[in-house]
Formats: sequence, C-alpha cells, structure tokens
Amino acid sequence: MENKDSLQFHMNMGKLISSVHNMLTRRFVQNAHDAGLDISLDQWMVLGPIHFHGDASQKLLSEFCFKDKTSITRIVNTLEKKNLVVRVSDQLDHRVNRVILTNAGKQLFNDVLPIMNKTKKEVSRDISESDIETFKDVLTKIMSNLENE
Amino acid sequence: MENKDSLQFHMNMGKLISSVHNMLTRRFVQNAHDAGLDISLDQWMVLGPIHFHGDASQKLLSEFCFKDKTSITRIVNTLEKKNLVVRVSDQLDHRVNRVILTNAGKQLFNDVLPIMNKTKKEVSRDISESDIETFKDVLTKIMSNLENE
DNA sequence: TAAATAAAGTTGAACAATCAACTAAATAAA
DNA sequence: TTTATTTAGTTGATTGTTCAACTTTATTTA
Repeated sequence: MENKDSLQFHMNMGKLISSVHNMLTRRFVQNAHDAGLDISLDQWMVLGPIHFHGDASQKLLSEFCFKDKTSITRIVNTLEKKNLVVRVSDQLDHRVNRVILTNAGKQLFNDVLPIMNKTKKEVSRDISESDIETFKDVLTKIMSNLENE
Repeated sequence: MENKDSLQFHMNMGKLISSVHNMLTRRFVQNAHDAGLDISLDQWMVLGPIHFHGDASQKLLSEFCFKDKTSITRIVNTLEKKNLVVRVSDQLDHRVNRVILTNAGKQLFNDVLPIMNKTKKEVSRDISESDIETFKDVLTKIMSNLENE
C-alpha cells in the first residue's frame, strides 16, 4: 500500500535526519563544554567562515552557511556579545557589515578546531570511507533537489 | 552561482546535515501551506506516532521521536492549542498524560499524508534506491555512534 | 510505615529558524 | 534629477531545542 510505504519513508528519512541533526549538535556542544569551551554548533558554523574569509559580509555568511539572513544577524549578535567578533561598516557600501574576528575569536577558533575533529571521528566511527562518500553525495543531491524552484 | 556550487562540494558533514535538515523542514511546511494546511514538520513528527499508538504517553512520544521531553511538552501544547489533540491523565498512574487525537487531528493526519508523499518524491528525486539505502544505514549508524556515552 | 529516591511533566531562560514587516543605503528608471 | 526599485541588515512574533530547576505522583529502601 502506497500510503503506508510513504509514511514509513518519511518517518525514516525525516526522523533520521532530524534526530541525527539534534544528536550531532548536542555532541558537539558537549565535547566543547567538556574542554571548557562555550560555543554552539551554529556559532561554530558561522565562526569558521568568518575566520576563513577575513572580513565577510553577513550576506556572504548567509550564502556560505546556507542560513537565513535573520539567523546570521542573531548568531553574529551572540558572537559580538561574547566579544568574539566585531561588526565594521563597509566604507564603500554603508548597507554592508564586515564581520571581523577579535583576538578572543581567533583564539577560540583554534581551540575549537580539535573539538570539531574529535566530534567528526565520533560521528563517523566504523563507517567505511565509501559509505561516507555516498552519504555526502546523497546529502548534496537532496540539497540540489530542494534548492528553491 | 557557480561559487556556491563549488562551496557545496567542499562542505563537511555537519554543515550538510544541518543544511539538509533546514531545507527539508522548509519544503515540507511550504508544501503543506500550498495545500492550505498549517503544520510544522515537528508537529507532524509527533502527530504520526500519536495516530499510530492511539493513546501515547509523552514519555513514549519522547522516546519514539528521539526528542527531549521538553520539546514534546511544547509541541503537544501547540497541537492542543490547535485542537488537534487532548491530554488525558492516566487513571492508573497520575504522573502520565495520554495524548489523544481529536477528530480534527485525525482529519489533519489524513490530509497531510499526501503532502508527506509529495515531499518524499521531491527529496529523493534522481537518487538510486541503493544510495538511499546506504544513506539511511549511515544515518542509523551515526545515531548509534552518538547514542549517549 | 516513614523517608529517600526515581519518574513524568512543566516552566524559565538562552539560543536558533522562519516569516513578515521594517529601515537605510545603493542602484536603476523615468 | 527625481522617483522607483533593489539590496543589506534589523526587529518582532511564533515555534522548537537544550539545560536546569521545579512539582507531583510512584516506587524503593531502611
């Protein structure tokens, strides 16, 4: 029966992705906390690109992180409140904020890198390299399937 | 934007999972909305098990949905506010709430089934059955890797 | 049985995602 | 040049997640 099958699929796929997302988030924060570091996975997902780009605009961060501009606004707010980044208004285009790491931000970035690697290892333990590749390919394919219109 | 595509290619697992989770959630709600239905993916993920179990406790829903008991409390609050479910205190154990579908809840469940099916098709378009299987296996393995301690 | 402990749910606070409505600045069109 | 439109970012409201602290009811255990 088609309805039953599709329900099964959804419960599996949707539930699996959602559950894995939550567990992964929790584990990363827990690992960071155990190392005495206070950072969420979303903050890390934004902090990385800021470090990588040097003076990223929020628009760029939004595209790079696949997050809504509103989410970026609020995550940058939090990072700024923690003195990890500062917003600097672009000299040429006054609509644009350039987000820059402070020294504390650079320090935290370096401290969190090993946490990220530790979490990665825990996540992918006992999974073959080829299965990981297929897994990432499918995720990428789903993303392109769901890209707007 | 070709720059975006090349970024996608280099994305790590955490970012992929997080992005897919967000896009999937958005697409499901959008499809429901286009069909005149007002429901979130998380509400659906809880509504389904309520429908199948008949009189699930919140504890059971929590375990079945892999969600925190606090999340269940709040999702059930929302469902109750929308008159889709009611809480009935268990006669034998007064700590327990039994969550029951109303007629409106049953109606919505049936209305959302085809939406789920549509979303499923969009998500898995052009992905082979065997890749989907590997994908789900890896998700399941990650869950067991991240299960507490 | 009385006291300690465990279990089921709730509440508050902090953070994040989404949508819609908004400000301010830049660019295009008239 | 003046007006209209687009773009970058913010704010408010609603929903969901997490942690810690809490209430209420059951179960242990001393």
